[in-house]
Formats: sequence, structure tokens, C-alpha cells
Amino acid sequence: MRHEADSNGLSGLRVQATLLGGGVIMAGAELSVPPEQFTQIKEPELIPDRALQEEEEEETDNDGVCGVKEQSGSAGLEVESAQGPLQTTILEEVPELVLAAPEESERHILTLRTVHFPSEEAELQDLSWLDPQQEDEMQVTVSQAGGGVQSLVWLEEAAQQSLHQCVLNVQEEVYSLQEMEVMQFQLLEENVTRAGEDCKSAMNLEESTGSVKLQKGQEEEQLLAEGGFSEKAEEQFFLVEARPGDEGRDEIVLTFSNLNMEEQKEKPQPGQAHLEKPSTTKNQKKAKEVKRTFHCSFCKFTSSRVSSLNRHVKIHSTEKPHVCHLCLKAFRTVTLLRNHVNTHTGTRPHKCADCDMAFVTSGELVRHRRYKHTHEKPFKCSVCKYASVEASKLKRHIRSHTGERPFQCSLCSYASKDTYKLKRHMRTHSGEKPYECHICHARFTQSGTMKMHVLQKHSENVPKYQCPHCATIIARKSDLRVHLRNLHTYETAEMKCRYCPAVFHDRYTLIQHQKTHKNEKRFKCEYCSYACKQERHMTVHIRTHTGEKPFVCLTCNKCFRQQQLLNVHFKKYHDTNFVPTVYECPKCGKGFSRWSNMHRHSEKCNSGQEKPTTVEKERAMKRKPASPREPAKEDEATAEEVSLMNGELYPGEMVPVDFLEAKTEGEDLEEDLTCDMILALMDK
DNA sequence: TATTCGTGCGCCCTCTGCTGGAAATCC
DNA sequence: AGGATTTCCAGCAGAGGGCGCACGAATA
Repeated sequence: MRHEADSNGLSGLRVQATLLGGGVIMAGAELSVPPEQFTQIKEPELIPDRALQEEEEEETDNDGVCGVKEQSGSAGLEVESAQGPLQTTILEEVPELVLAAPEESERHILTLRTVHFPSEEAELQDLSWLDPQQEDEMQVTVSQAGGGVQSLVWLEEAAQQSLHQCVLNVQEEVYSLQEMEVMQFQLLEENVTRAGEDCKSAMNLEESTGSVKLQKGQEEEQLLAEGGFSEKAEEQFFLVEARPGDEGRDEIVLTFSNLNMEEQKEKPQPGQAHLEKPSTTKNQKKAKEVKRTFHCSFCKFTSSRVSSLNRHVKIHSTEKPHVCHLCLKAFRTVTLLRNHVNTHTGTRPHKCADCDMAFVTSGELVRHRRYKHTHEKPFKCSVCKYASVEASKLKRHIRSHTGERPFQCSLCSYASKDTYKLKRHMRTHSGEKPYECHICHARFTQSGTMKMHVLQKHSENVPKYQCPHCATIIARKSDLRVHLRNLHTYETAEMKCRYCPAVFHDRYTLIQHQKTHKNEKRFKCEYCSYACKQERHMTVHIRTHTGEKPFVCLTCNKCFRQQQLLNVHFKKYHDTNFVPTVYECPKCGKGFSRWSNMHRHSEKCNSGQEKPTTVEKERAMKRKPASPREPAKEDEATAEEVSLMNGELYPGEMVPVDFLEAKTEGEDLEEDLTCDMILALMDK
């Protein structure tokens, strides 16, 4: 068993079992582990032959059920094999690895053991220690794909009685329970709702067969180097990794990879793995051997073999005798130097057979082929369907489930899930804009933003996005999404039409409906038959019924119904600087307040004359407002009124003032007439 | 002991989607 | 004229793919 911990916090326990023939994994603990929890499927892998031989010897000595210790409370088990029918129970297949987990008061022992059966018949009676009545125990399901391609191991809960306090007990001759310490881990439930519950697991190595073969020394070194397993583990997530062996030699590697072991790694507790001695004589003997360890003087690394230590010590050496002649960079080994030099020379001896790519190392080629050609993705997330070529990618992906953000910005509260995002984020503080548009030289913080800029601003045939519900065409997909959200989303709350009792549940339909009211004279006077399109007109009109005159001249206290009327009054009677605009007829010299009236007169005055040119118009115009506002077509009546009130019409003009004065018998037009009244008079 | 293999880290890239301010348009 | 609404646009972050490289462990 090995407690793995990488520099990035990926730690774990590895149980490696070498198997012959079939295998059985049994468990008696109520582990509530959903299937395929972070199941990692790896390439077929060999384990040392020596270990294999030991397995064979052990198993032979025990009549095919070697190392299987009778224990109560063993679980039923299941083997899923891609070579045969899936979901076949272990009793129907040749069992290989036994995981037994007898209950132990509050703790539950999960025992990994390997069983080898010489024949298909031999194993059943020897599995009597498996208690079929123990239905609430954890099951371990093993699947093996044919051809040694993939294998899958997961733990499964037979009953829903979750076990979050369990002890993983590995039959191995080197480690005792105490040596292994207790590792807490938290099982990730399907919905992660049980994330608060811990599951204590301890790897207990008993005097036994070694059917489950650990990598001796190595695991211990790892343990020692990392100070054993911490009991402090909250929100732990695990990779369960299974590796089949070569054909004909079944081998399963279970890796319970703790993804949140960084803190533990930072606080190693040297020697913790050896706190207690094995209980049995054999274990004591083994333990003595184990304790013959060699310690690295530079770090916490220890090894039972001096050769391993010597090899390890080299990593602390600053001696790098192999120097690149091109860049003077030094390396410890010739191989490293050669790989490095290849990066200079472009030498890539490992060529891809399916494309033109070539690589310095074979590992790069393998990875490339997985990415580009075989699409093999051995690292599978058990929470979702994500799978990746590299374990680091899976680890990064899992952060999207856990929410872990290890990379904290030093300048704000932002924290990212990977280093690149943090680096990219830092541009928001530095103001760095490394990407420049080659056309307009605008700069951007992200390449994607610049790309979009170039596409939208400098490209032809820019793709557009047509709204499926209306005729709107929008340049960007994300903006179309906003459009759909704002205008076409069904709202449970009813939206009422401003003009009628109709109600709608999306804004677009409401707006379209309200447009149908656009040309209606929606506003109807309650005192007369008058109707108009705009509410403000109705407000003014109503005053003709109520007699309200809210606008008072501060000079003479005269009251008016409209502000504009007051303004006209003030200019005409109280503003000494007021000079009215006058258009003179070029023929007879008669003055008009509006050019159109003058022109109409002019045509009568000289019926044969053509329409005046622009020069003639300018000449005819004595004074003209700098920007005379032309009336809106849809609101002629209002424009007439405004013209009147702005003093553009004068007594004596042919239309309409003379006419109106006659009609109103000399009343003060500015004071009493509204545009509607004017129009009404004109209509008579 | 040299070489190979597996792994992890870092870097860079793309694609995607959300957000909010600016500009345009509507009313 | 001015407020409300819509569209344009850049900024920014999430997620994932792909590769270079270094290094420890395994292996020949």
C-alpha cells in the first residue's frame, strides 16, 4: 500500500494486488460508495514478477484460497467482466481478489485479499466465510475489459446503510493497522450531500498471505516521507483506480487517491507509520525489517534500501555535469541533456504514424496519439461523463465539482482553479493587454476578445444570429441569448397592455400587441367627442372643460391653460427685445410669419411665376429662425398649434389667423384657443 | 547504469457564456 | 427632449484540449 501525494495535493492510497486466474474482491463494510466514484481506468500494467511469484506461492500453500481468512460479516460480491457477461456475480466467475470487511464494533474492516482458485469449482466451498446473509455490506465490483484494455473497479453499497466510518484492512505482511494509521476520507456521494460525513479508513496489514501484494518498501517509504495519514480530512475526494495486468496475469491496482491531501502533505509527521508494532510474531519480524530504514538527510525521504536512498539523494544534488553546448543549461543525466538538446535541434525521434507530428519522448507521442487519434481517455470522472487523457486534467476537472480554488489572487479575493486563469486574471490588475488587432491596433486582454473584435469589425460575411421567435438578427450568440431572455422568456406574472385589458406572458408579444394601438386615437374626452393619440393633448383639452388655467404671467397675473400660451403672451406684451420673424412677398411686400403662407400668397399674387429657387427663397426671407422646427406629419394639428403659439402666425395672415379671428370675433387667440379648437374652426 | 516510462506541472490556446457600459433606437 | 429599451461591444471568467518539459521510478 502506498500513500501517494504529489506536489499538487493529489494524495492517495494504493493497493496493488497481483492475481492469478480469477479474482474476488469482497467487502464487509457498509461503504456508501457510488459506482465509479472518480474511477480512473488505466492502461494495463505489469507488476514485479517477484511479487507475482510470491502470490503464487502463497496461494498454492492455501489450497487455492490462500490468504482468505474466515471472517464473519463478509459481503457478497460481484464481478463485472467485459470478457464475459457484465454484472456476473463473483460466484459464477473465477474469483481473483477478495476484499473482506468484517465489522468491528464501530469500525468496519475492509480487507483486501487475493484468492486464487485452481479450478472453477474449488472456490465456492472455501468461500464459506462469506456470509450471504450480510446484506448490508459493501460490495466491491470488478470489471475487466477484454484484451487487457481497461479494467474498472468500484465499490458499491449493497444496502443503503451508509458506512462512513470504516477501516480498510489490507492483507499484507508488512503493515500493521497501526502502521498504516487511520486515514479519514469522505466518500463523495452521488449528490455530494453526505459530504460532511467522514469515513475513517485504516489500512491494516495483517500477517497473511500477501495475496494482495503491496509494493513493499516503496509504500512504506512513501508513508514515512509523508508522515502517515492524517485524520484531519474534510471533503476528501478519491480516485479509485484499477489496472489490469497483462493477459493471463490478472492484476488490480486500487488507488484511493485523496484529492485534498495538500494540508497533510505540508505537515508531515515523520515516523508516524511506525508508531506501533505488529501484533504477531511474523509481523514483528517484518516490522524489524521495515524499521531498518535509511533517511535522506535533505528531506523526509526514507528507504529500506540504501540503493534507493542513493538514487533519491541525487535529486538534491546540485551537480549537473551535463551541459547543453547551445544554451549552457546543465542537467544531471545524459538523457535529460539529450532530450533538452533535441528541443534545440528539433530532433524528434518519436514520430506519429498517423500524422506529421513528432516528439522528443515516447511519452509525448503516446499522449499525442490519445489526444488526436485513439481518443482514449483513461481518466474518467464518476460524477459526470467527463474523461480525460491526463490525470492532471481530471484533477482540474474535479475542481469544478468540488469548487476548490487553490490559486488565490494576491490583490483581490479572486481565486482560480488553475494557474493560467489566475495569470489571466492578474491582467485585470496590471492593465496588460497583450493582444493587438493588426488592423486597427486596438488592444485586448484576451485573445478570444481580439478575435471577436476582428471578426465583428474587420471581417466580411460576419455570421449573424436570427432569433427563432422574431425577425431580430443579432451579431453575437450571447446577445441573442440576452434577447431571448428579455423578450421571449415566458413570465408567470401577467403583463398588461397599456391601452387595453389584454395580458401577455412575454414581452415581445406584449410589445407587438401594443403597437397595434399605435394609430388609434386612444384618448377620448369624457365631456365631448374629442379624441386624440397623445395623452398630453387630452390633458390640455380637458382644461377647456374644467376652465383650469395653471400658467400665470408673473408680470400681469394673466392666466393661461398652456405654458406655450403664456410664453407667447410674455414675448408679445412684456419682452421689449422680441422681434417677430416676417417673410415678405417678393412681389407685393406683404409680411407673413411662415414661409409657406407667404409662398401660397405669392403664387396667387403672381400666378405665372414659378416656384422660387433657393436663392429667391433666401432673398425673400427677411428673418428666419435658425432651426425652424417642421411639424411632424403625424401630428399636424399640434404643429399648427405650436406655430401659432410660437408667434409664427400674425393677424393679417391669410391662413389661418385671419380666418380664425373672424370665426372667433376678435377673441384673444393666444389666450383661449387650443390647437384642437383651431383645427375645429378650420374644419368649419 | 543508461534508458524508458509514467506522471505532474506549466503554459498557451480555443470555445463558451455572462456582464455591464456605450451607443442606437424607440416611445 | 428625455427616459426606456435594445443592441453592440469589450472585459472577464469557466472549462477543457494540447503540448513542452522535467523528473522520479521502473526496467533492461
